[in-house]
Amino acid sequence: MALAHTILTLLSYSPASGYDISKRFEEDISCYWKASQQQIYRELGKMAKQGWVTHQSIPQAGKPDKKIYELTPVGETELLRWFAEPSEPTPIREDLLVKVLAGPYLPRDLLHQELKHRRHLHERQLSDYHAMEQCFLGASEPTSAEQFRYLTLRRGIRYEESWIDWCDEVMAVLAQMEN
Amino acid sequence: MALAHTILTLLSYSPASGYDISKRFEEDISCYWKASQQQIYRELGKMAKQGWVTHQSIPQAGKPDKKIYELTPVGETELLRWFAEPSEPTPIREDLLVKVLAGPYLPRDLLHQELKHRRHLHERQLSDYHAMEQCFLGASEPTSAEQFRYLTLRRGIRYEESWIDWCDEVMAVLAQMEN
DNA sequence: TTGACATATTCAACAAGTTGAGTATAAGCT
DNA sequence: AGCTTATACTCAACTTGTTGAATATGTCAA
Repeated sequence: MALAHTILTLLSYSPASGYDISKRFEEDISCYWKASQQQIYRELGKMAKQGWVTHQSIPQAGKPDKKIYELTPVGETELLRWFAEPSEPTPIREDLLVKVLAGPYLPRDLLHQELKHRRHLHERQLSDYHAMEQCFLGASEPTSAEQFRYLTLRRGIRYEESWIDWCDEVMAVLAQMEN
Repeated sequence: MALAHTILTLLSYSPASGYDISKRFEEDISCYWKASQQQIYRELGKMAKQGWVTHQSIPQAGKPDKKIYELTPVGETELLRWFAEPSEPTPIREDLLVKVLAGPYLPRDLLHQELKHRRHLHERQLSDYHAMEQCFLGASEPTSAEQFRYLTLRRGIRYEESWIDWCDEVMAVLAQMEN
Protein backbone atom coordinates (compact mmCIF):
# COMPACT_ATOMS: atom_id res chain seq x y z
CA MET A 1 0.00 0.00 0.00
CA ALA A 2 2.89 2.36 0.47
CA LEU A 3 3.29 3.14 -3.21
CA ALA A 4 0.17 5.26 -2.80
CA HIS A 5 1.72 6.89 0.24
CA THR A 6 4.95 7.55 -1.57
CA ILE A 7 2.95 9.29 -4.29
CA LEU A 8 0.95 11.21 -1.66
CA THR A 9 4.26 12.27 -0.13
CA LEU A 10 5.54 13.57 -3.43
CA LEU A 11 2.30 15.45 -4.01
CA SER A 12 2.57 16.97 -0.53
CA TYR A 13 5.60 18.80 -1.94
CA SER A 14 3.78 20.10 -4.99
CA PRO A 15 1.20 19.11 -7.58
CA ALA A 16 2.66 17.04 -10.42
CA SER A 17 1.74 15.09 -13.53
CA GLY A 18 1.84 11.33 -13.62
CA TYR A 19 4.81 11.59 -15.93
CA ASP A 20 6.73 13.91 -13.58
CA ILE A 21 6.01 11.57 -10.68
CA SER A 22 7.28 8.69 -12.80
CA LYS A 23 10.45 10.61 -13.62
CA ARG A 24 10.98 11.38 -9.95
CA PHE A 25 10.79 7.67 -9.18
CA GLU A 26 13.28 6.93 -11.92
CA GLU A 27 15.72 9.55 -10.69
CA ASP A 28 15.82 8.97 -6.99
CA ILE A 29 12.71 7.65 -5.31
CA SER A 30 13.47 4.17 -6.62
CA CYS A 31 16.41 4.15 -4.20
CA TYR A 32 13.85 3.62 -1.48
CA TRP A 33 10.65 2.77 -3.27
CA LYS A 34 10.87 1.06 -6.63
CA ALA A 35 7.83 1.32 -8.87
CA SER A 36 7.21 1.05 -12.59
CA GLN A 37 5.52 3.68 -14.71
CA GLN A 38 2.53 1.41 -15.23
CA GLN A 39 2.25 0.84 -11.52
CA ILE A 40 2.31 4.53 -10.83
CA TYR A 41 -0.46 5.29 -13.30
CA ARG A 42 -2.50 2.41 -12.00
CA GLU A 43 -2.08 3.64 -8.46
CA LEU A 44 -2.93 7.22 -9.39
CA GLY A 45 -6.16 5.96 -10.94
CA LYS A 46 -7.01 4.14 -7.71
CA MET A 47 -6.09 7.12 -5.59
CA ALA A 48 -8.32 9.35 -7.70
CA LYS A 49 -11.19 6.89 -7.21
CA GLN A 50 -10.66 7.03 -3.47
CA GLY A 51 -10.68 10.81 -3.54
CA TRP A 52 -7.11 11.13 -2.27
CA VAL A 53 -6.07 13.11 -5.32
CA THR A 54 -7.72 15.15 -8.01
CA HIS A 55 -6.40 15.97 -11.40
CA GLN A 56 -6.73 18.63 -14.08
CA SER A 57 -6.05 17.93 -17.73
CA ILE A 58 -3.86 20.54 -19.33
CA PRO A 59 -3.70 20.64 -23.12
CA GLN A 60 -0.20 21.01 -24.51
CA ALA A 61 1.05 22.05 -27.94
CA GLY A 62 2.92 19.25 -29.65
CA LYS A 63 2.51 16.85 -26.80
CA PRO A 64 -0.36 14.87 -25.34
CA ASP A 65 -2.46 16.53 -22.66
CA LYS A 66 -0.97 16.29 -19.22
CA LYS A 67 -2.84 15.52 -16.05
CA ILE A 68 -1.68 17.49 -13.03
CA TYR A 69 -2.49 15.67 -9.81
CA GLU A 70 -2.81 17.29 -6.43
CA LEU A 71 -3.62 16.18 -2.93
CA THR A 72 -7.14 16.52 -1.62
CA PRO A 73 -7.84 17.15 2.07
CA VAL A 74 -8.90 13.47 2.24
CA GLY A 75 -5.54 12.56 0.75
CA GLU A 76 -3.74 14.68 3.33
CA THR A 77 -5.68 12.96 6.08
CA GLU A 78 -4.71 9.58 4.68
CA LEU A 79 -1.06 10.56 4.47
CA LEU A 80 -1.08 11.68 8.09
CA ARG A 81 -2.87 8.49 9.19
CA TRP A 82 -0.25 6.35 7.48
CA PHE A 83 2.61 8.49 8.78
CA ALA A 84 1.43 7.98 12.35
CA GLU A 85 1.17 4.22 11.95
CA PRO A 86 4.19 2.24 13.13
CA SER A 87 6.00 0.59 10.23
CA GLU A 88 7.73 -2.74 10.00
CA PRO A 89 11.07 -3.30 8.30
CA THR A 90 10.58 -4.37 4.70
CA PRO A 91 10.69 -8.13 4.15
CA ILE A 92 14.00 -9.18 2.69
CA ARG A 93 14.34 -11.25 -0.46
CA GLU A 94 17.94 -11.22 -1.52
CA ASP A 95 19.35 -13.64 -4.12
CA LEU A 96 22.97 -13.20 -3.08
CA LEU A 97 22.31 -14.46 0.44
CA VAL A 98 20.59 -17.55 -0.95
CA LYS A 99 23.60 -18.08 -3.17
CA VAL A 100 25.90 -17.95 -0.18
CA LEU A 101 23.66 -20.47 1.53
CA ALA A 102 24.05 -22.68 -1.55
CA GLY A 103 27.81 -22.15 -1.37
CA PRO A 104 28.82 -25.52 0.13
CA TYR A 105 27.42 -27.50 -2.80
CA LEU A 106 28.09 -25.32 -5.80
CA PRO A 107 31.26 -24.13 -7.53
CA ARG A 108 33.24 -21.70 -5.41
CA ASP A 109 34.54 -19.75 -8.36
CA LEU A 110 30.99 -18.94 -9.48
CA LEU A 111 30.25 -17.56 -6.05
CA HIS A 112 33.45 -15.56 -6.14
CA GLN A 113 32.49 -14.07 -9.50
CA GLU A 114 29.04 -13.22 -8.22
CA LEU A 115 30.50 -11.46 -5.19
CA LYS A 116 32.83 -9.42 -7.38
CA HIS A 117 29.95 -8.53 -9.67
CA ARG A 118 27.81 -7.45 -6.78
CA ARG A 119 30.59 -5.55 -5.10
CA HIS A 120 31.03 -3.68 -8.35
CA LEU A 121 27.30 -2.85 -8.60
CA HIS A 122 27.22 -1.59 -5.02
CA GLU A 123 30.40 0.42 -5.54
CA ARG A 124 28.88 2.07 -8.56
CA GLN A 125 25.72 2.95 -6.70
CA LEU A 126 27.78 4.28 -3.78
CA SER A 127 29.75 6.43 -6.18
CA ASP A 128 26.50 7.87 -7.58
CA TYR A 129 25.32 8.55 -4.03
CA HIS A 130 28.53 10.34 -3.18
CA ALA A 131 28.12 12.53 -6.24
CA MET A 132 24.58 13.37 -5.11
CA GLU A 133 25.86 14.02 -1.62
CA GLN A 134 28.12 16.76 -2.97
CA CYS A 135 25.07 18.77 -3.98
CA PHE A 136 23.67 18.61 -0.48
CA LEU A 137 26.96 19.36 1.23
CA GLY A 138 27.47 22.42 -0.92
CA ALA A 139 24.26 24.06 0.30
CA SER A 140 24.91 26.80 2.81
CA GLU A 141 21.40 27.13 4.20
CA PRO A 142 19.52 23.95 3.43
CA THR A 143 15.75 23.98 3.67
CA SER A 144 14.24 21.40 5.95
CA ALA A 145 13.04 19.53 2.86
CA GLU A 146 16.62 19.37 1.65
CA GLN A 147 17.79 18.14 5.03
CA PHE A 148 15.27 15.33 5.04
CA ARG A 149 16.16 14.35 1.52
CA TYR A 150 19.81 14.26 2.51
CA LEU A 151 18.95 11.86 5.31
CA THR A 152 17.35 9.45 2.84
CA LEU A 153 20.59 9.64 0.86
CA ARG A 154 22.56 8.91 4.00
CA ARG A 155 20.62 5.68 4.37
CA GLY A 156 21.49 4.75 0.80
CA ILE A 157 25.17 5.42 1.46
CA ARG A 158 25.18 3.29 4.60
CA TYR A 159 23.35 0.50 2.81
CA GLU A 160 25.81 0.35 -0.07
CA GLU A 161 28.80 0.59 2.24
CA SER A 162 27.58 -2.30 4.33
CA TRP A 163 27.08 -4.45 1.23
CA ILE A 164 30.61 -3.71 0.02
CA ASP A 165 32.08 -4.52 3.42
CA TRP A 166 30.16 -7.78 3.58
CA CYS A 167 31.24 -8.82 0.06
CA ASP A 168 34.82 -8.23 1.15
CA GLU A 169 34.27 -10.31 4.25
CA VAL A 170 32.82 -13.22 2.28
CA MET A 171 35.56 -13.09 -0.33
CA ALA A 172 38.18 -13.14 2.43
CA VAL A 173 36.58 -16.24 3.93
CA LEU A 174 36.42 -17.86 0.46
CA ALA A 175 40.11 -17.14 -0.02
CA GLN A 176 40.85 -18.71 3.36
CA MET A 177 38.85 -21.80 2.45
CA GLU A 178 41.05 -22.31 -0.59
CA ASN A 179 44.08 -22.66 1.70
CA MET B 1 11.53 -16.69 -9.10
CA ALA B 2 14.09 -17.06 -6.37
CA LEU B 3 11.70 -18.58 -3.88
CA ALA B 4 11.97 -21.73 -5.96
CA HIS B 5 15.73 -21.43 -5.88
CA THR B 6 15.75 -20.91 -2.16
CA ILE B 7 13.77 -24.11 -1.79
CA LEU B 8 16.09 -25.90 -4.24
CA THR B 9 19.01 -24.69 -2.13
CA LEU B 10 17.47 -26.09 1.04
CA LEU B 11 16.82 -29.40 -0.69
CA SER B 12 20.43 -29.49 -1.89
CA TYR B 13 21.29 -29.90 1.78
CA SER B 14 18.87 -32.77 2.37
CA PRO B 15 15.39 -33.98 1.42
CA ALA B 16 12.64 -32.40 3.50
CA SER B 17 8.89 -32.16 3.88
CA GLY B 18 6.96 -29.04 2.92
CA TYR B 19 6.35 -28.48 6.60
CA ASP B 20 10.05 -28.76 7.51
CA ILE B 21 10.92 -26.33 4.73
CA SER B 22 8.26 -23.98 6.02
CA LYS B 23 9.69 -24.23 9.55
CA ARG B 24 13.17 -23.53 8.21
CA PHE B 25 11.86 -20.37 6.58
CA GLU B 26 10.21 -19.32 9.82
CA GLU B 27 13.34 -19.90 11.84
CA ASP B 28 16.02 -18.29 9.76
CA ILE B 29 15.59 -18.26 6.02
CA SER B 30 13.09 -15.42 6.32
CA CYS B 31 16.03 -13.25 7.35
CA TYR B 32 17.01 -13.25 3.72
CA TRP B 33 14.04 -14.68 1.87
CA LYS B 34 10.63 -14.16 3.35
CA ALA B 35 7.90 -16.52 2.24
CA SER B 36 4.61 -17.70 3.68
CA GLN B 37 3.65 -21.28 4.24
CA GLN B 38 1.04 -21.07 1.49
CA GLN B 39 3.58 -19.65 -0.90
CA ILE B 40 6.00 -22.44 -0.16
CA TYR B 41 3.45 -25.16 -0.82
CA ARG B 42 2.31 -23.43 -3.97
CA GLU B 43 5.88 -23.18 -5.18
CA LEU B 44 6.61 -26.81 -4.33
CA GLY B 45 3.61 -27.80 -6.43
CA LYS B 46 4.99 -25.79 -9.35
CA MET B 47 8.47 -27.17 -8.91
CA ALA B 48 7.10 -30.69 -8.90
CA LYS B 49 5.25 -29.97 -12.14
CA GLN B 50 8.49 -28.73 -13.68
CA GLY B 51 10.29 -31.85 -12.60
CA TRP B 52 12.74 -30.01 -10.35
CA VAL B 53 11.66 -31.98 -7.31
CA THR B 54 9.94 -35.27 -6.59
CA HIS B 55 8.13 -36.27 -3.48
CA GLN B 56 7.18 -39.39 -1.54
CA SER B 57 4.19 -39.55 0.75
CA ILE B 58 4.99 -41.05 4.13
CA PRO B 59 2.07 -42.13 6.31
CA GLN B 60 2.40 -41.14 9.96
CA ALA B 61 0.62 -42.38 13.07
CA GLY B 62 -1.46 -39.67 14.66
CA LYS B 63 -0.53 -37.06 12.13
CA PRO B 64 -1.36 -36.42 8.51
CA ASP B 65 0.82 -38.04 5.87
CA LYS B 66 3.97 -36.13 5.14
CA LYS B 67 5.45 -35.49 1.72
CA ILE B 68 9.23 -35.65 1.59
CA TYR B 69 10.62 -33.63 -1.31
CA GLU B 70 13.98 -34.13 -2.92
CA LEU B 71 15.94 -32.60 -5.75
CA THR B 72 15.91 -34.25 -9.16
CA PRO B 73 18.91 -34.03 -11.49
CA VAL B 74 16.85 -31.49 -13.51
CA GLY B 75 16.39 -29.51 -10.31
CA GLU B 76 20.13 -29.61 -9.64
CA THR B 77 20.78 -28.34 -13.14
CA GLU B 78 18.33 -25.50 -12.61
CA LEU B 79 19.94 -24.57 -9.31
CA LEU B 80 23.37 -24.43 -10.93
CA ARG B 81 22.04 -22.39 -13.86
CA TRP B 82 20.53 -19.85 -11.49
CA PHE B 83 23.63 -19.82 -9.29
CA ALA B 84 25.80 -18.91 -12.28
CA GLU B 85 23.50 -16.08 -13.37
CA PRO B 86 24.53 -12.63 -12.16
CA SER B 87 22.05 -11.24 -9.66
CA GLU B 88 20.80 -7.72 -9.13
CA PRO B 89 20.34 -6.13 -5.74
CA THR B 90 16.78 -6.57 -4.53
CA PRO B 91 14.50 -3.60 -5.25
CA ILE B 92 13.99 -1.52 -2.15
CA ARG B 93 10.58 -0.56 -0.78
CA GLU B 94 11.04 0.89 2.65
CA ASP B 95 8.27 2.83 4.43
CA LEU B 96 10.59 4.56 6.87
CA LEU B 97 12.52 6.29 4.11
CA VAL B 98 9.28 7.56 2.58
CA LYS B 99 8.31 8.84 6.01
CA VAL B 100 11.56 10.74 6.27
CA LEU B 101 10.89 12.20 2.84
CA ALA B 102 7.48 13.30 4.15
CA GLY B 103 9.21 14.80 7.20
CA PRO B 104 9.09 18.47 6.21
CA TYR B 105 5.30 18.53 6.06
CA LEU B 106 4.20 16.22 8.84
CA PRO B 107 4.54 16.34 12.62
CA ARG B 108 8.11 15.94 13.79
CA ASP B 109 7.18 14.14 16.97
CA LEU B 110 5.45 11.40 14.99
CA LEU B 111 8.61 10.89 12.99
CA HIS B 112 10.66 10.81 16.15
CA GLN B 113 8.39 8.13 17.60
CA GLU B 114 8.62 6.10 14.44
CA LEU B 115 12.42 6.26 14.49
CA LYS B 116 12.50 5.12 18.11
CA HIS B 117 10.10 2.28 17.31
CA ARG B 118 12.19 1.17 14.38
CA ARG B 119 15.44 1.50 16.24
CA HIS B 120 13.94 -0.76 18.86
CA LEU B 121 12.86 -3.36 16.30
CA HIS B 122 16.30 -3.39 14.69
CA GLU B 123 18.00 -3.60 18.07
CA ARG B 124 15.89 -6.59 18.97
CA GLN B 125 16.71 -8.34 15.73
CA LEU B 126 20.41 -7.55 16.19
CA SER B 127 20.25 -9.03 19.65
CA ASP B 128 18.72 -12.23 18.25
CA TYR B 129 21.44 -12.34 15.61
CA HIS B 130 24.14 -11.96 18.23
CA ALA B 131 22.66 -14.84 20.18
CA MET B 132 22.74 -16.94 17.02
CA GLU B 133 26.29 -15.84 16.38
CA GLN B 134 27.38 -17.33 19.67
CA CYS B 135 26.51 -20.79 18.38
CA PHE B 136 28.72 -20.32 15.34
CA LEU B 137 31.60 -18.81 17.26
CA GLY B 138 31.58 -21.69 19.70
CA ALA B 139 32.23 -24.26 16.99
CA SER B 140 35.84 -25.45 16.96
CA GLU B 141 35.87 -27.04 13.51
CA PRO B 142 33.00 -25.61 11.52
CA THR B 143 31.88 -27.44 8.40
CA SER B 144 31.87 -25.39 5.23
CA ALA B 145 28.07 -25.37 5.37
CA GLU B 146 28.30 -23.83 8.83
CA GLN B 147 30.77 -21.26 7.60
CA PHE B 148 28.51 -20.21 4.77
CA ARG B 149 25.54 -19.99 7.07
CA TYR B 150 27.55 -17.82 9.41
CA LEU B 151 28.28 -15.46 6.54
CA THR B 152 24.56 -15.02 5.89
CA LEU B 153 24.22 -14.15 9.56
CA ARG B 154 27.04 -11.65 9.26
CA ARG B 155 25.04 -9.86 6.57
CA GLY B 156 22.07 -9.73 8.89
CA ILE B 157 24.19 -8.25 11.65
CA ARG B 158 25.64 -5.57 9.37
CA TYR B 159 22.20 -4.74 8.04
CA GLU B 160 20.69 -4.23 11.49
CA GLU B 161 23.71 -2.26 12.71
CA SER B 162 23.51 0.11 9.78
CA TRP B 163 19.81 0.71 10.40
CA ILE B 164 20.43 1.49 14.05
CA ASP B 165 23.25 3.89 13.20
CA TRP B 166 21.10 5.64 10.64
CA CYS B 167 18.15 6.00 13.05
CA ASP B 168 20.56 7.61 15.51
CA GLU B 169 21.82 9.95 12.81
CA VAL B 170 18.29 11.02 11.85
CA MET B 171 17.24 11.53 15.45
CA ALA B 172 20.32 13.66 16.06
CA VAL B 173 19.42 15.84 13.08
CA LEU B 174 15.82 16.08 14.32
CA ALA B 175 17.07 17.18 17.73
CA GLN B 176 19.25 19.80 16.04
CA MET B 177 16.29 21.06 14.04
CA GLU B 178 14.40 21.71 17.26
CA ASN B 179 17.12 24.16 18.33
C1' DT C 1 -15.73 -29.24 26.37
C1' DT C 2 -13.17 -25.74 24.40
C1' DG C 3 -9.24 -23.34 22.98
C1' DA C 4 -4.43 -23.21 21.99
C1' DC C 5 -0.78 -25.37 19.96
C1' DA C 6 1.63 -28.88 17.18
C1' DT C 7 2.26 -31.76 12.94
C1' DA C 8 0.93 -31.69 7.93
C1' DT C 9 -1.24 -30.02 3.79
C1' DT C 10 -4.37 -27.40 0.48
C1' DC C 11 -7.61 -23.96 -1.66
C1' DA C 12 -9.34 -19.28 -2.60
C1' DA C 13 -9.51 -14.42 -3.28
C1' DC C 14 -7.39 -10.33 -3.76
C1' DA C 15 -3.43 -7.02 -4.09
C1' DA C 16 0.93 -5.66 -5.80
C1' DG C 17 4.75 -6.40 -9.01
C1' DT C 18 6.48 -7.33 -13.69
C1' DT C 19 6.54 -7.27 -18.48
C1' DG C 20 4.71 -6.43 -22.89
C1' DA C 21 2.04 -3.77 -25.80
C1' DG C 22 -0.07 0.19 -27.32
C1' DT C 23 -1.81 5.28 -28.20
C1' DA C 24 -0.56 10.35 -29.48
C1' DT C 25 2.74 14.09 -30.95
C1' DA C 26 7.17 15.72 -31.98
C1' DA C 27 12.36 16.20 -32.95
C1' DG C 28 16.71 14.44 -34.48
C1' DC C 29 19.73 11.29 -36.84
C1' DT C 30 21.08 7.63 -40.18
C1' DA D 1 11.67 6.10 -44.10
C1' DG D 2 12.86 4.05 -39.93
C1' DC D 3 14.69 4.24 -35.47
C1' DT D 4 15.56 6.50 -31.17
C1' DT D 5 14.32 9.59 -27.81
C1' DA D 6 11.22 12.69 -25.39
C1' DT D 7 6.64 14.07 -23.45
C1' DA D 8 2.26 11.87 -21.80
C1' DC D 9 -0.82 8.21 -20.79
C1' DT D 10 -3.31 3.43 -20.79
C1' DC D 11 -4.47 -1.59 -21.18
C1' DA D 12 -3.50 -6.54 -20.65
C1' DA D 13 -1.68 -10.78 -19.00
C1' DC D 14 0.78 -13.17 -15.92
C1' DT D 15 3.49 -13.90 -11.57
C1' DT D 16 4.35 -13.26 -6.85
C1' DG D 17 2.83 -11.76 -2.27
C1' DT D 18 -0.71 -11.59 1.34
C1' DT D 19 -4.44 -13.06 3.96
C1' DG D 20 -8.16 -15.94 5.11
C1' DA D 21 -10.05 -20.29 5.34
C1' DA D 22 -10.04 -25.10 5.58
C1' DT D 23 -8.84 -30.29 6.26
C1' DA D 24 -6.92 -34.15 9.47
C1' DT D 25 -5.00 -35.92 13.93
C1' DG D 26 -3.23 -35.32 18.34
C1' DT D 27 -1.87 -33.21 23.16
C1' DC D 28 -2.50 -30.26 27.02
C1' DA D 29 -4.60 -26.97 30.14
C1' DA D 30 -8.52 -24.31 31.94
